[in-house]
Amino acid sequence: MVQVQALSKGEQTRERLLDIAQDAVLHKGFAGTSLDEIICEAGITKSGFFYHFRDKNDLAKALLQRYLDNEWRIFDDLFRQADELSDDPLHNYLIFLKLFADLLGDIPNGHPGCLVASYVYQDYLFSQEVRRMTTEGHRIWRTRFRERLDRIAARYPPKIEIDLNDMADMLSSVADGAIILSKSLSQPDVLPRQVMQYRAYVKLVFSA
Amino acid sequence: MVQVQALSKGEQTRERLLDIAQDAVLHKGFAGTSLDEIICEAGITKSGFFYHFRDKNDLAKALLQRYLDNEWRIFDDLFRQADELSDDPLHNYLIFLKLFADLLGDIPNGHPGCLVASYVYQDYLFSQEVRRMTTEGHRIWRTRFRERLDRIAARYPPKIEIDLNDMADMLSSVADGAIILSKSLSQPDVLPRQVMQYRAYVKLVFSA
DNA sequence: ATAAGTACTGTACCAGCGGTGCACTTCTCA
DNA sequence: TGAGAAGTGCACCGCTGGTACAGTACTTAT
Repeated sequence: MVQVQALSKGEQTRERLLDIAQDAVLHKGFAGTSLDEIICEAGITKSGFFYHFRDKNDLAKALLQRYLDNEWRIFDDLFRQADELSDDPLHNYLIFLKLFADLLGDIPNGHPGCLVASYVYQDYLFSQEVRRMTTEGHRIWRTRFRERLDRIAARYPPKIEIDLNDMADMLSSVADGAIILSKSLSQPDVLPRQVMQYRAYVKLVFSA
Repeated sequence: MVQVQALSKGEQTRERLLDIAQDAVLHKGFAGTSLDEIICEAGITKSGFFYHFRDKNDLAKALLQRYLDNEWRIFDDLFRQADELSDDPLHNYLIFLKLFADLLGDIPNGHPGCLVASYVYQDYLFSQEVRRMTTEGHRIWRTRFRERLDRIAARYPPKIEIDLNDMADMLSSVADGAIILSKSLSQPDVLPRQVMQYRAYVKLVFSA
């Protein structure tokens, strides 16, 4: 049995505050989310909140850090799974995209929203540090996907002239945009279907 | 010479208020945008503001309506231009996408942000009426693009099995997502380049 | 010339918000 | 059992959206 490090009481409260805050932020924006509603739902006092976070910007930062770490972990998992199923770079990537789409399709009420996208549309509210975190997040995703595409292109010459950075960015774009469309139309399946569209594009560009 | 209906003094002020508000909302979110800063920048008093808008939600609605109407007009223009240059549905669509990408690339400091996307990430702040407007906007775009794709598919059988609704949605997705990426990375050219990626996909699916 | 809108200004007021500071208490675990 | 972790309670601040209403300057039709 795997021994999971138990969370202390303080860490549990902190996580609960972050859960409640994230849900609220994704539906009302950061400025529209009041501390009062967070502490009310968490059953804690305002002083208790400030024991965990210096101020509201500190909450914003912790929220984003946790979100990025989690996304990170998910992509690592999926890539690892895909790599175990094939040695071919193209197949790896296509498997990864299928696993990703499946994962997104399995979220009960649809994807709750991308915190990074939400932050980008409220950039003036945040410190330079937080803004740099969103930028860095996107840059890292580009690099990770780009590495995979480089390996693919080395073995399968693309059928059309293409910039691999653009193709890497397209996954982020399609995902971020499809989350918005999914939420707006209340059609959770739009998101996984759009990822599969991107997959179809990759397949057409590299396959024989 | 075309006689353009001149704006009355009141309409001018209203437009200025909307311009200022939109810019602020796209950078701070709706709740994060204070009326005080809007009226201050517009050089008007609070009473003056409430002469033009019943309350803040009325401003939100007017802002979205104007944005949707404008997007609408732009797409109509581009489709009309494209239709004048060719009779073939595939060429029409490809020309439209190129014109669209060029237009986006010509925006001086990059696209300021999609108000619809911003609203979707703050849905709880708005009345049901405003929320329905964003949904309807996305539904209409899907239908418009879908019509074009139907005509294309009738003449050029797609190389792969594909759902044309998904392909129509993909343009919205890619555009919305690429705006976020552009803003986050401070690279305005990401947006037009992503539209061209979508164009390449369409071309691969339908071309010989 | 004047009367009737249009497009505002000025003032006063309200509850709720994010945020700060600090003294105090209760819980938890080594 | 004692020390630190994890809070509570309370007082206070300036800003925010919003309401109410009386007054005024500008424009235009008659």
